[in-house]
Amino acid sequence: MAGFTIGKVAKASGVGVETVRFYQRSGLIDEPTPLRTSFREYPDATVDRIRFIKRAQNLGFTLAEVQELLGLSERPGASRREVKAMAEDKLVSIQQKIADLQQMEATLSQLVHDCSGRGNVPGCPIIEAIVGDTNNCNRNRA
Amino acid sequence: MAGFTIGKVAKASGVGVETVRFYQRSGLIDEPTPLRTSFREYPDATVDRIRFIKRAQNLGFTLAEVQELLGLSERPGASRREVKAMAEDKLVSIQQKIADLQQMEATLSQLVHDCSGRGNVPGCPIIEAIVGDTNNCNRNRA
DNA sequence: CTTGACTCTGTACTATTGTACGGAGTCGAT
DNA sequence: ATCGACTCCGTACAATAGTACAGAGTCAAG
Repeated sequence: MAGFTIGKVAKASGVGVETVRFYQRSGLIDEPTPLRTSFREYPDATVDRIRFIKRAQNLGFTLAEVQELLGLSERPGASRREVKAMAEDKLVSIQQKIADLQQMEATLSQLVHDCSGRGNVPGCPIIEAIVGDTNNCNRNRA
Repeated sequence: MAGFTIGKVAKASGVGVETVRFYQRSGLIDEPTPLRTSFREYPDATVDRIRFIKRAQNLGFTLAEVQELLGLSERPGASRREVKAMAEDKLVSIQQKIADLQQMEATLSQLVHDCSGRGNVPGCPIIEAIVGDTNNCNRNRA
C-alpha cells in the first residue's frame, strides 16, 4: 500500500480513527479520490493537515473556522488581510470570554470567602446570594 | 385560576414558555401535581426558583449543578460545607478556563501583532505558525 | 487457507441548553 | 356560541466535536 491507511494517519497525527473519518465527512480533509484498492490511501499531507487542524483548535478556532483558514491558506491570491481579520475576531471573542469568566470569578470568590463552611445551609451566604440577589440580577437577560 | 399559568411564569421569570417546560422535564422545577384544571397552575415559588436557576447559571453552574444546589438548599440539615465545596470547585474550574483562554490570547495576539495584514497568504506569520509550529505543538495532546 | 487485525458504510448516540412544531384541547371574553 | 389566545403532549431539531456500534468486507502473515 503506497500511502497511509486511516489507522496510520490517525496514529501519526495523534487522533482516533473515527476522528479522521469525521473530518473527512466534514470536508476538512480531502477524500483520496481515485481508489485503487478498497481501502483509502492518504498522502503524507493529510497528517500535516490534521496537525494544522489541531493547532488551530488550540488557538480557539472552531472546525468551521479551521475550514475557512484552510481555504485561505490554499486559495492562490488569498490575502493576508483576511487571515488577520479572522485572527483578530477570534482574539476579541477570546478576550470577551475571559472578561465574562473573570466577572464570574470575582463574584464567586467573594461568596466563597464570605462563607465559613460551617453550619447548616439556612443562612449560607452563597445560597442567599443566589436566592435573593435582587441587586445583582442585572445580568439575567444575557 | 389560582396560580400562574405557564405563560405567566415564563413572563414573570424572564424566560420562554418552552424553557419552563424544559426545566420541568429536567426536574428542576416541581410539577404542580394535583391538577384541578387541565392547565398547570404554578405557585409564586416557581418564579423564584427559575430566577435562582438563572442566577446560578450566571455564576457558571450547569443545570445539573443547579439541581444539586437546589437539593442542598432544600434538604433540612444539609451543610454549608457542601455548598462551599461546590462553589470552590466551580471557582477552580473557572480559573482553569481563564488560564487556558489567556494562553490562547497570548499566542494569538502575538501572531496578530506579527502579521502586517498586507500581501498574499504565502508567508503569512499566522498561517505559518499553524502549519509548521513544530516547537509549539506541545499542547496537541490536550 | 485461515486467522486476526484492520477497514468499509451507515446510523445512532454522547453532552448541553434550550427551540420549534404539529395537532388537539381549553380558557376567558364577547 | 364563537373566537383568539393560550396550553397540552410528544417529538424532532439546533450547534459542537466527536464516539460507538453492527455487520460485512479485505489485507497480510503464517
